Amino acid sequence: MKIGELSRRTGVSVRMLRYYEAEGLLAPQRTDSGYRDYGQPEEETVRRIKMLGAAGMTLETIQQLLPCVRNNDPEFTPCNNLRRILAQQVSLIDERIETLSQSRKILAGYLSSVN
Amino acid sequence: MKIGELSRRTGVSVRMLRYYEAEGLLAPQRTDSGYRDYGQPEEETVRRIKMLGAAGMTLETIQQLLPCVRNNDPEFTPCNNLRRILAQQVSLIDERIETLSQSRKILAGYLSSVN
DNA sequence: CTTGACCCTGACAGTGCTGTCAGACCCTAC
DNA sequence: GTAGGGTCTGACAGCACTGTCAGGGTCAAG
Repeated sequence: MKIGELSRRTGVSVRMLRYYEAEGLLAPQRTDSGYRDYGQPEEETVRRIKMLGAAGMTLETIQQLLPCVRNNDPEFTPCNNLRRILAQQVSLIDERIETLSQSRKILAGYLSSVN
Repeated sequence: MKIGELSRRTGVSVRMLRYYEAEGLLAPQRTDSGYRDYGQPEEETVRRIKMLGAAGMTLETIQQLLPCVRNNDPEFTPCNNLRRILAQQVSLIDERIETLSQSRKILAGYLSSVN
């Protein structure tokens, strides 16, 4: 399918689909006239990218993870890092939550002092 | 005092002190030769900016808040918005925390599925 | 009067996307 | 064969800072 259709099906903008490719997350075939030609696997990849992105991951991080998630066997050889990266992301999120909670406390303090 | 000293005393980089000014948060006097000349009030303002910034607020938001915090009477007339802005910021933070928690859940799910 | 530390302005870079526009080609249908 | 819609690449813009560099004044001390 062409880029417009994939965009419609996944809800990811055409712009971002091209960006994914530029960042090495996607490598669709090309038609003779140079149009990007996506298949089912690509569509699934896009959906996975969406999920991981929704989890707050950077495209760069997602790229590291993709080869692991792409097939359904997470134990696949090149994925020794999978657990490590995921765990790292979780603690990164924990850090951010901690910072925000701190901020919240400060603001709430201001707020109550204004009565 | 000159900008270098203020920077040393507050821990805010010279670059950022100039940026604060460009954004209208600070308006130091100038010496005849054009040097910025900060006084005690400015130093305190910078400390307040730091605090609010640490609470995750945008400089733009801080600017709205500054005239209220500048003096010690939070009930001062032009500050009807103070409570509103603060409350707004708090709920904004709550939103962000919520999103992150969601992300955390997704990632933790992945993580446990890898066993 | 020169040196060295400090200050000035203006501008470019980088982050991590995301939109938008320009100029040009492709394709289908009428 | 031409109109309309889709696609291509490349580039600029914006967010909210933050660092750094260039080119050029200022000032106090020796």
